[in-house]
Amino acid sequence: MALEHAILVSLLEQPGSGYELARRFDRSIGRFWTATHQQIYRVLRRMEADGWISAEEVAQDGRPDKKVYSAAAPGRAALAGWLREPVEPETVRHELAVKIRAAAFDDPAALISEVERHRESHAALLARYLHGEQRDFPDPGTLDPRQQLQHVVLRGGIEYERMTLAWLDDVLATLHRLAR
Amino acid sequence: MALEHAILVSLLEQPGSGYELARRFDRSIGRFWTATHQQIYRVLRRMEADGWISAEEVAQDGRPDKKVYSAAAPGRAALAGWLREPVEPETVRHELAVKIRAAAFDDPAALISEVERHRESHAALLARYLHGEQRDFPDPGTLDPRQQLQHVVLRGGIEYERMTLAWLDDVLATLHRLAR
DNA sequence: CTTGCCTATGCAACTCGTTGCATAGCAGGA
DNA sequence: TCCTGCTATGCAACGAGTTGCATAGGCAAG
Repeated sequence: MALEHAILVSLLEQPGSGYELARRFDRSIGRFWTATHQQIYRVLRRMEADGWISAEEVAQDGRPDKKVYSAAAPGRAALAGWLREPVEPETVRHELAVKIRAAAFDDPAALISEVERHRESHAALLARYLHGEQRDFPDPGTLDPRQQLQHVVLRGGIEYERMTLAWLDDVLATLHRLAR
Repeated sequence: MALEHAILVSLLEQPGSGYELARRFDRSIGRFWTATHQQIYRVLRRMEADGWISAEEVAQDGRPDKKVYSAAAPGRAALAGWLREPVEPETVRHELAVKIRAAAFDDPAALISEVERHRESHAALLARYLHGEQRDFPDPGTLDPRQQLQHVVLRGGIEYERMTLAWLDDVLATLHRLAR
């Protein structure tokens, strides 16, 4: 399980409450690791019990109190240990690929609008990534190690979206050919 | 949930037993949808109860009997309905990306061998895909619709592996730079 | 002033997915 | 001969992940 580790990384980059973490998972981190607020709260409680993170109650005015978590030494140690473990192969779940093969037993044209929706959302995401790259890494020559690592992960996202767009165009061309 | 649909597609392409399906999921289909034999048997029983598939006992000599399943009309209808539903956004779980960001809080060099292992397995997979493409689609001009759709999914896998290899090289270059 | 949304946390119930184990006959190699 | 491994299915238990709902104050728009 790596949700704990993803949370640790996020807390090391910046301490925060469960709610804030949930929003980070919706945004940046969520592009390579998703989690709902339920999962996050549950795991935070477990990690606090295990001493991986420490919490501080913060009163806010006009809002409910929040518990701000930070990574503690045992958490850092656990993360370092995990880094050295061999990784499990990523389990891919590509629903669209299943649908494309399913289209052979139905009307391929029925998939076209679906694929176009995907294409649009990937194009929007690519634009967001490129914008974020311009904003956060305008001068790639002067980055500290943490930023260099964040940047290389972002480049992965960018290349993934570019490749996906090209592939979806290929898929659309195939579907249009079959629809004729 | 799409495991049911992935199984339906597989059974439409070729009827088979739970065990055979499990092996298909280990091989071709498993690259975009994974499942263990336990999941498969459980879902098969449910789908049979729902009338989506029908089973036939087949005696074999020298081996245990097997139940060969085929997709039934209600299953095909369910698949067609699913095809027309808007897709849920794919939930990505990219453990290596988490590790790369985690490396900022530990020794980046500790990740190098891990990334190299990944690189090798992606290179091997790409080789397998390319070999499969040569074998199954030697003449792309003369394919029936089903093969065209299988081929476009395979092309997606090939492009994904190529992009991933290039990105992992980028990651390795970054890690080596930081290790100095 | 009411409706709906945002912050912030949580319970309960459920489904999905994994792991370990069991059975049971047959084939092949050390 | 014993051990390993393959075919074929399944139970039991657990852990991961989702969904629906609840609370509770504040803010902004209609």
